[in-house]
Amino acid sequence: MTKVTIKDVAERAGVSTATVSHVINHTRFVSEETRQRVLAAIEALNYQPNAIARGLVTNSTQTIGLLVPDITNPFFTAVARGVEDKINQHGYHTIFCNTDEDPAREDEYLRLLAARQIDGLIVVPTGMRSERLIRLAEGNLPIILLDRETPEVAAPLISVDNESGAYQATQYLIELGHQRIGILAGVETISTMELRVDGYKRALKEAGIPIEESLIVRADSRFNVGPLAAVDLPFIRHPHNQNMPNAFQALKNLLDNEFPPSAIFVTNNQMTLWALHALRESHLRCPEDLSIIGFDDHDWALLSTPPLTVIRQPIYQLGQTAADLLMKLIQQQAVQPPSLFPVELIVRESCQPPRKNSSR
Amino acid sequence: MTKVTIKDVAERAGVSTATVSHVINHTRFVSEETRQRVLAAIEALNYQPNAIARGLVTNSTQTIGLLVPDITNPFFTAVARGVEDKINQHGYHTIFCNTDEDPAREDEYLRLLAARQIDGLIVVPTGMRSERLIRLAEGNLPIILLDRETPEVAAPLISVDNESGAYQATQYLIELGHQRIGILAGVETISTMELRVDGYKRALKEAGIPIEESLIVRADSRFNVGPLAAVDLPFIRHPHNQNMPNAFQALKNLLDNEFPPSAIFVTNNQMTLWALHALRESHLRCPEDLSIIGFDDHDWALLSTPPLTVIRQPIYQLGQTAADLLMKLIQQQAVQPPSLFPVELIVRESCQPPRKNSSR
DNA sequence: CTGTTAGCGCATTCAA
DNA sequence: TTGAATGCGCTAACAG
Repeated sequence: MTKVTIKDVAERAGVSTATVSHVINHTRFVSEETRQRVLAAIEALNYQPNAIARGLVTNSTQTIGLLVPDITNPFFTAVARGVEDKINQHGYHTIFCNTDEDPAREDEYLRLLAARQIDGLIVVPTGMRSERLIRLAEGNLPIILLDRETPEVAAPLISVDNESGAYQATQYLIELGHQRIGILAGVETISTMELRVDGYKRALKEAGIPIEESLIVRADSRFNVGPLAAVDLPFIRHPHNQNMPNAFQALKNLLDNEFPPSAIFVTNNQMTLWALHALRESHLRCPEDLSIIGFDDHDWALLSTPPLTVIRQPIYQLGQTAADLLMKLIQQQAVQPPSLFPVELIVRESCQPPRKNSSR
Repeated sequence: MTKVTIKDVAERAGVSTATVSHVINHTRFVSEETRQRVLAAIEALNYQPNAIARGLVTNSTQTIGLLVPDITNPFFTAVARGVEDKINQHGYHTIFCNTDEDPAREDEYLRLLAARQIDGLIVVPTGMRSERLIRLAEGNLPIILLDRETPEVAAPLISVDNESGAYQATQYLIELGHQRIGILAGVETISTMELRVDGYKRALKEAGIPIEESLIVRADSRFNVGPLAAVDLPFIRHPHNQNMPNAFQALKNLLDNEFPPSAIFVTNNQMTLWALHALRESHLRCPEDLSIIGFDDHDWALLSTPPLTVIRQPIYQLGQTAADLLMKLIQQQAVQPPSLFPVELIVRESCQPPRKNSSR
């Protein structure tokens, strides 16, 4: 299959390459007669324009980069699907990259994507200051920050109202009568996680419940941490915090607390999975022994034991909106600074009022 | 940020662009002294080679295409992660596309990817004959078929031993004492699904159990079919079979059978989720009223009610192997025709012997 | 209404 | 040990 070029088409149609280019791109008027000749030649030779060559001259690749921590995490999967669906409607393509929350990987990917002349970038940053990302933004590469912020990068953020979601979750537990409420949080560099801690604290404060540091537990919030049950993904230690426990260990520690909580707010979907495992292994029951409310819903949350009460985020819509906004930036259209998406409390069966004899 | 090119570097270093190119690519000897000058210039100007321009002349883009039905299906997500991890080790990038099992979308993506001069393609085909895919393969584009076959495309297939997996699943149910065993299968154009039906039939035959067509139920096996519980994905009808019921309806129909089965083999993860929902809505219990065995494991399968007995596939490894093989094809290395990966029966709690009074 | 020409940024052949 | 020159396939002035 020897490549057929615009030149071949031009020769066969007896016109110049310029004319062929123009009928393809509808970029100047061509008489109907020659237009048909060109079209016939294209058809006959089965000509496909070379997008790379075009990109070199138009200085655009119709390609965007999508940087996420781990596509395997259902949250980022749905986001990716939203991005791809929307970006595809504009004839663009998406290159996806997994950073595993590793600044070094993030940096390397950014370098490669820039070399590839992507037209835009949607990134869930690791949260560590990235010189390269800052420079890229300053260099006017269209960028959308997704889910999280990152230092010194001036780009629109598409995210959910995390603080409010956490506040709602915590308040719900308080309304049920809980006084000792724990929180399973992620690493401090992830802005989303910090906002969720903030919301948690605000709810407690408003209810006049003292904030107890021993009930605020940190864990590695990533999806592929530790030996999972069902998927043979590789185990990857946290890049900039090797000692960060996974949610399984973290929750076990919390339950070993002298005065363990009667309820816990878990700040992402994967940690919720792990927490449920930890509970089961401790022969404790949910919600009888411990109420659990998770952040981020999941198809299987309805079928787990017990069905999970969660804060649901409009994930797919997040991805679509990010892509929409990015396209506008690319096309140099004016964009409104985006507002935060609302979240929703989905009450199922993993929370109930605390026992009277509170120390189990 | 005005682009700095190889020319700028050459000028600053006082050499020709050829020399700069050669120090970058280590493609001919350059004296240490000038090499250092060039390197210094690159550093000073913060020069990044333009991969598009390079691609135009080397006729390679270091990019592959990945076509899957729906990245949102955890099976394809893990595969995608495997592909990306491996492909990235070779400095390649992955463009991902969702076909939704739609031949038209598949065709359009293939066209665009070809125009983009991808160096290789990993595709989970819809199964409908694709003229374009056939021509691409004939045109010596390196292609790997993933999970499924497709007519007339001569390309290595990376897949699991589906027939054997289905056989094992069915045999397990038979050993438990089941005689009326149903199967929830997908559309007939998907080769994987047909192999699973084959394995199911073989197990029955060997056990001397007659095959009953009314127990073989077809459903739309896709992930984003119908209004899901947790994720706001759009509802998409089956492209070439608008009337195909989803697993929820299909299972309900099966349970309405005059002599319903005492056990059922569900042929993919998403249909298992739906089946569980259908059961719950019918106020039937698993495994007391109906034993269920699923194909493909899932992180949440362990936590569902009941914990699911499944056939587990090495998904991540599938993706990695496909990428490995594709790289070899791209590099024109010799490749062995791949063999099928074995699957594994994971016994949990969703199956038990049938009741004595078999008609509930 | 259409053709000629000059690059886009780079790798590479041929000379030196 | 290095440069000059050519062209990858295409678009976009500029001419006519």
